[in-house]
Amino acid sequence: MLTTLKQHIEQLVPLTDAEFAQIASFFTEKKFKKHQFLIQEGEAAPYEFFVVKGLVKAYHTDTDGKTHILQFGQEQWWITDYQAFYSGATATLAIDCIEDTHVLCITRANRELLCANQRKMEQFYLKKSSFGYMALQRRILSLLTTNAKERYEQLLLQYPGLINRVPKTLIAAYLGLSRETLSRLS
Amino acid sequence: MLTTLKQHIEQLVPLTDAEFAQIASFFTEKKFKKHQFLIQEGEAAPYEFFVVKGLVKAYHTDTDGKTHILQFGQEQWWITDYQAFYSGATATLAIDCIEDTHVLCITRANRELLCANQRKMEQFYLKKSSFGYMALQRRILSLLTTNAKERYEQLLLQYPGLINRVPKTLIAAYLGLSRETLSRLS
DNA sequence: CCGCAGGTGTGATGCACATCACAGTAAAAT
DNA sequence: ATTTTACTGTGATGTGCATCACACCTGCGG
Repeated sequence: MLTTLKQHIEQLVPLTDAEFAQIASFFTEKKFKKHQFLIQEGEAAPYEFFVVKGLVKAYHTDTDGKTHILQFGQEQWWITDYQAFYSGATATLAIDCIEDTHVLCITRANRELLCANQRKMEQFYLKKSSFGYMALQRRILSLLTTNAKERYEQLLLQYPGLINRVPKTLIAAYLGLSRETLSRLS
Repeated sequence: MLTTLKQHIEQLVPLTDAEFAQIASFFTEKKFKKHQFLIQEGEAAPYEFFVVKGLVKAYHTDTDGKTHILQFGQEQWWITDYQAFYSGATATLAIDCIEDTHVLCITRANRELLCANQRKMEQFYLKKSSFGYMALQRRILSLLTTNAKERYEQLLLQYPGLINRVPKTLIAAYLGLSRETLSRLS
């Protein structure tokens, strides 16, 4: 399902078929079942993943054993433990599948080669990264300024599809609430 | 003080003097006094700023009039309302000076020209943006997982210099606490 | 020299949300 | 079909932090 990737990239930079064929050659496909890990805490994170189909979560488990979700990854999202991916260190995040998931994978070395060979991809990654940065800024402001109910409502507006795909427990872990509090909101 | 910028860029990509001279030509210098605004909420944000000397804060004021600090900008930090800068929309963040501040400014059009002319700068911005993304992820995790005291201690470790330069009230606004709570921590 | 504003500490009180505990329903596993 | 495991709701209680109120101190301008 490389066409998904092509369409995704072309939202930001136009590509010829030849260019895309070259780009595609840097990726490998993998499929994971629900509950399987893409990345485990304490292990290496050699790949950045592009989610073609399915749904994953990236999370950290704190010293009390509570999990805090940093990011969901649904169709057309990029996800990995970037800290570990870029530095080569072991992961502090875990990423596992909420649904059966189909991803495209690229290693760091291949990503660098790809950017060197295809300037358009470097431009693409810069734009993606900038948008991602702004999205995280919005989330930080949301955490700083709003209470439980408002945060939940913002999430409903921003990702209306998510709520039907992920259990409320996980929504709570993303919003920084207990599941009981979330349950009492609506 | 363009040498500061050169050194800063060279931490990520090496530059010849000629290359840097070209890069420098895209920036203009400005100086601001304490309490002056680099960007005001509701106005345009035509520049990205590189702080050569001084200290600023980027913040949002909520409906109750409380301010929430998204970012401090001290020496060698880049800062603007990126949302407004990239989109051309009016700013939802304000940025003003905590100290007299000396910045280098680049417009969006110039930044794009610069990246087009100097591939190294595109690479530089991609790296910067990636690092920034990871830093924001860490801050989100910190907001999700830690209480007031731990967040404050993390801040002390991460930016030991800040505490001597900015009033505690502002530290509290950055950490998402009331000033009274922060005052009771140590 | 005095008045005033900005920054800080500290008590009293209140509230949003966490935690603990239990129950019920749905879905998956055997 | 039966057990087990997720997921969700809801009461009772606890607590971290906000809010309100006030006092003190320091630096600055008139």
